[in-house]
Amino acid sequence: MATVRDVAERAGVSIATVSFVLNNTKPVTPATRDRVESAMAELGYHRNVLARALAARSTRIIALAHPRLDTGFGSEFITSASRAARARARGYHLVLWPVDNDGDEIGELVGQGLVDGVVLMEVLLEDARVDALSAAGTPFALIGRTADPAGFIHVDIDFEQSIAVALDHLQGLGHRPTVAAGRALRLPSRITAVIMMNELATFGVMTERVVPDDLSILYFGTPGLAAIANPQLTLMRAPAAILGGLGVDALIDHLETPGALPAPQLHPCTLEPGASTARPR
Amino acid sequence: MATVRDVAERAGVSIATVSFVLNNTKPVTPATRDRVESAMAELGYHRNVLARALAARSTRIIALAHPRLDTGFGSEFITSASRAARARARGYHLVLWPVDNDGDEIGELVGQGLVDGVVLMEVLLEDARVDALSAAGTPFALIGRTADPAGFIHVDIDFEQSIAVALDHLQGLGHRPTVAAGRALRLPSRITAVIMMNELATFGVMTERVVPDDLSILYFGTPGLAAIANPQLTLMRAPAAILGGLGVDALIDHLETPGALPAPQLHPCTLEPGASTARPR
DNA sequence: GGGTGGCGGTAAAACGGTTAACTTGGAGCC
DNA sequence: GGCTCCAAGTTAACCGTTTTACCGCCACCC
Repeated sequence: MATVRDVAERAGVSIATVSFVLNNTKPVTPATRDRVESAMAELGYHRNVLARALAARSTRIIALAHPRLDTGFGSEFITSASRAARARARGYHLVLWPVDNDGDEIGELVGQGLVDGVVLMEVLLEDARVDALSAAGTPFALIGRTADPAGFIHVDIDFEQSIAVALDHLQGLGHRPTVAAGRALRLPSRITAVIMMNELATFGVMTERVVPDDLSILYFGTPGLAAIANPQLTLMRAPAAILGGLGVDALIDHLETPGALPAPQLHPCTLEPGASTARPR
Repeated sequence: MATVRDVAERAGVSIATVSFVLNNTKPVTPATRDRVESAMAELGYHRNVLARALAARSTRIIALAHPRLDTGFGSEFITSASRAARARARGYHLVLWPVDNDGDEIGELVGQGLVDGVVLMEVLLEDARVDALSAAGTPFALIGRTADPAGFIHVDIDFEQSIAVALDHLQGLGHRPTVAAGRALRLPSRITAVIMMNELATFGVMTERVVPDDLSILYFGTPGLAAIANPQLTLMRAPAAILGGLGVDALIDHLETPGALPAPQLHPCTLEPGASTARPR
């Protein structure tokens, strides 16, 4: 495989010059640039990203770290996140990295110097992974929030607007707002509709009441459960790929201008009507 | 971040010695090894994989390259493939890399020296990606076969055994074997059961005949279509993750002992009964 | 006509490891 | 006691880039 040295020799310049045209990092006369570029073309030169990364202290690889057990992240996810962030155009590669929830594994990952930054999915209020990343000094962005997100780059669902849309939908059907049920074990029978945010609890409620005749359910989250439930759930879909894209985008911004702390971004869920919401009886 | 130099200094040895204990590549007295290891522990040393890869000409990363459009490969896939191949135990990392079917993108990928080898999914009879890999001199393994697979490391479905199982299933229901229908546009009405290997054609047949009353269908492939079809298709499931694991395994064997060409491995599909096969009328 | 200031280019030192070739000290043997 | 041999360590070159000094040259200006 051809190296800068080969290219330099063929073009009759020094290897530094080759590097300058490669990275557009210092002015070069059009004539010289031409000679270098044709030398590269003739030799089929590809720059060795390892050597580049080692010398420049940057791999231009961003890891999308997601919990091992979560199967919601596949190649489609990474593709759309990458597209949303225009990552390729900005010169970054995205890789999907399943990590355990304790901080160990992620600490190891970034300790090796393989990635420039990490986008952390499914962030918990108290999150060992966040601590590990902070300790390692690796740039990172959060999808979601810790208990105290100030000072961290993060993007999240716009709960306020999403709830408003959800309420609109239910009120449009004729339901009336009331005080939130919170952790109540048993749903009072006068309740005609609920907004659920937890898979298990949703299953529980569905075995207890007839949906949607007796109770309307509007489910907040990823489509996994919603699709297989019977009746199919009306869903406020969490915009996972979009949030991934926003996170990557913010992280890259931060990498390019180290001082900056991009402002948190909020993105609403989208309503996908199913068969679990209907007019109250 | 600590480097070998820091470790060497703290342990009072040369950096070469540190490298030897790191890689088990030359004998070291237990006492020295101890000193080095505790120095590493005290400094929280992680070896920089970039530098290692550059110097050793090996990244120990294997790319699982799959077609862009195929959504069947997600993080679950990579996890099970990795487990099947015991890749981690053997010191390799697997990454999922979506590439276009022309050879360009894959050529670029390997030209950069980022991966030690490639496992190519969904191989076609004539495959530009195979040509690109051969030309680049990168070690690779195929899941599937090209028209002439001799000389390539490859693993595939055990069609012979799978077909035998499929026939057994159908004959058990009372169907009788006959000459294969091949490319016939319209299925003779005396045919009571078919084995299908193509999504589109399967859809076609299902609109033409009543399944399974009038015609039994046994579908060979991935569960994508089979799951959503109505009635749910009886499926010979292609063991994608297992094949991935076998491919990775064979590739690693080859990487470790460059001369060797691991023998092709065949793995049968598994029968998953659905509602599309029944006794003939 | 002698500073001065760009500009286009080069030489060489990193980056953090691996590894071939060479040293050293002590045991084994006649 | 001198010779060989081996095992444990060290030195230094190298992997393929980036990047910081530095250098020579020419135009410009007073």
